[in-house]
Amino acid sequence: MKSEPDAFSIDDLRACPKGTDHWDGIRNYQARNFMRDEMKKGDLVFFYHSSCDVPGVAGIMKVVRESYPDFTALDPESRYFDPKSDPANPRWYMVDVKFERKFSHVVSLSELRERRSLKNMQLLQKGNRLSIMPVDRREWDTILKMTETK
DNA sequence: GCCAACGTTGGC
DNA sequence: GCCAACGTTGGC
Repeated sequence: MKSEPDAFSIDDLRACPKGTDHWDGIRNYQARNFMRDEMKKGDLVFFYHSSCDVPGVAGIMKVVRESYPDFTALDPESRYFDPKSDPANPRWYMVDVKFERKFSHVVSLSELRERRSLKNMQLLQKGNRLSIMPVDRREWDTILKMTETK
């Protein structure tokens, strides 16, 4: 899951009560579908810092609550308000995530690109702009190892 | 700040 | 259903 650290970083998540927060503001259908349909309680998730000095994987969090309607879509005061969202049939969903761990160094996007075995990662595909996407187990393990070798 | 690559919107 | 215009993402 990506976030711009200027807006919400892994340190911000850690600072939340119980290290837990809801992942609001997702307004892309594909990303929503991953949250709504694929993410299960207990799943581990990489926290990716985007649009910053060193974009890359900053740490790990865990899904602690499965998807439920994103209430910010219904709040006219919210920057994520969606006038087309219907309370009776919510369009947008979110999950709750909990801080697990912050890496001693960010596994940078450029490091990820250097790894042959990560070549097919969805994150690294041309034109990819999704803010939430699946990571397969091999990719997960490879990235974890990269945190230990530097 | 630039720009490629999307996704969305709305007229037709 | 097509497609131009527009808005957004995100690396550089």
